[in-house]
Amino acid sequence: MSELPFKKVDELLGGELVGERVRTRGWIYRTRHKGKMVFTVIRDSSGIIQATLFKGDMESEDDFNDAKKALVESSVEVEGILVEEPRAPGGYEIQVRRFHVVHFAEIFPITKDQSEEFLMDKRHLWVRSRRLTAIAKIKHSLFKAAREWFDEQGFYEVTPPILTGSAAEGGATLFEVKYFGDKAYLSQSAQLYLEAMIFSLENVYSITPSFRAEKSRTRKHLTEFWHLEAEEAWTGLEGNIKIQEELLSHIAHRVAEWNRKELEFLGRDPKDLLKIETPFPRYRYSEALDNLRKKGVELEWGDDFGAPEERKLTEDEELPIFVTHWPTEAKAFYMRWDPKDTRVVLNDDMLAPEGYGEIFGASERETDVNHLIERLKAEDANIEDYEWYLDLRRYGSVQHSGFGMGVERVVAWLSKAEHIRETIPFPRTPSRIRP
RNA sequence: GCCGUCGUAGCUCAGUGGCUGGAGCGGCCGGCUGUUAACCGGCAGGUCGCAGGUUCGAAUCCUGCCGACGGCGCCA
Repeated sequence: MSELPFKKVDELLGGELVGERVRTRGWIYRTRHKGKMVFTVIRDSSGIIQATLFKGDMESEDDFNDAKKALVESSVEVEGILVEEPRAPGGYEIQVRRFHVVHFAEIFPITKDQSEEFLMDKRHLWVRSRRLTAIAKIKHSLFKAAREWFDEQGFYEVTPPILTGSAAEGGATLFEVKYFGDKAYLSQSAQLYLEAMIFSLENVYSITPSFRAEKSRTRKHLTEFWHLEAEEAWTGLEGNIKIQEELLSHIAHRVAEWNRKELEFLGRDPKDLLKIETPFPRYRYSEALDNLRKKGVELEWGDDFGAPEERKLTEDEELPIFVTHWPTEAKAFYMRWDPKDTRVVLNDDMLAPEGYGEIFGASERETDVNHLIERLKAEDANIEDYEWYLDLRRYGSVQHSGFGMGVERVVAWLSKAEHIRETIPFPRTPSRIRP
């Protein structure tokens, strides 16, 4: 092998190096041989390119024999002339002169036909697939775009704890862990801690894993998911809604811009994402009930929406929608009562288009310590566990609001994924903790 | 927590009471200078999920268990 610098596959596919001797490295994605020729498709993090070997053109016969023997997923370095070749996938190929097998792979277990169960058992290998790779790149862009947007808006990224001493919302869905002689829980939400941080930094956000011990078997649930949460001082429901829609619109536009190739591979038209412009449609909960009634779905005031109702509400929408002002009894204790109508709280859920479900949950927070105590008592909560939180309303309480975004659900929508587990490399579900 | 489906070769499946349990893919050997999930010839590969029962005889019927998948509810 020469000392030529290694080029990434996408640089080769750019076409500027046609006619030159080039060198690249990666893993064998496909291979087949035909007499004195070998066709291999090389995969690296940037894409795939065909490398074609004619025995007579090779500078080493051993290289040719190695290429013939090397199975799918062997790691290789190849060197040859880059040519334009309409018969090759992608339109370019390397006519190989030298072929070095870094490691001869054993028989790769993942072949043409696979069941969901088998792919989950081999997840550590399946993450190499083009589909999961494309989705992983979109997730990366989501984080990058979100941080970019928050930074422009003057938010501080903070680091709330994952191990917590008591339940934040609904004790039944907490994972319990041993904590020396005591018990601790894996965080379900950073919200209460973010609320504490606004009194110094005013506008804060965090990106953390959240854990829910719910035995939910659906295409939009994980027991461990990534949670993007923000909390804003001096902000009411209206300001909070604007932050949510602008953030999501920014993310959608950036993904359309940065991940054109991946979106097309996944069957998502980038134009769908460029259309995500603010403001998003808003419906009060009671209006949403009326809309459902027009579509033939009868719900009682106070009922929560199930998956079929969410689908009905979003089926004619190109944009995500907000449903605001939900019945108090359906929602958490920290949500502020609407002063104009105490049957409802100042909150919103944002529903993604195409039935991807609830992607944001948000509210203005209750600022009055006595109201909070009243609501906690109504839920039979242990007030002592919340004393620290109640303190936040005793020392300079101010109007504030915040939201949580389910990162994987947004990625699922952006990527047109079939199932949320495609959006996280090692999904945790009630029946899956390994690999 | 509830409803449903499925466990047979490394993978995807056929076989549903009777002779030695099959195919395709993948692998190995051989052939082939333009393959695209190549093709042609040959070879190897099995605890029929586990346990018990019915029967002259069970992959096949029954019971229990285990595992997985799909959906509902709950949520982001």
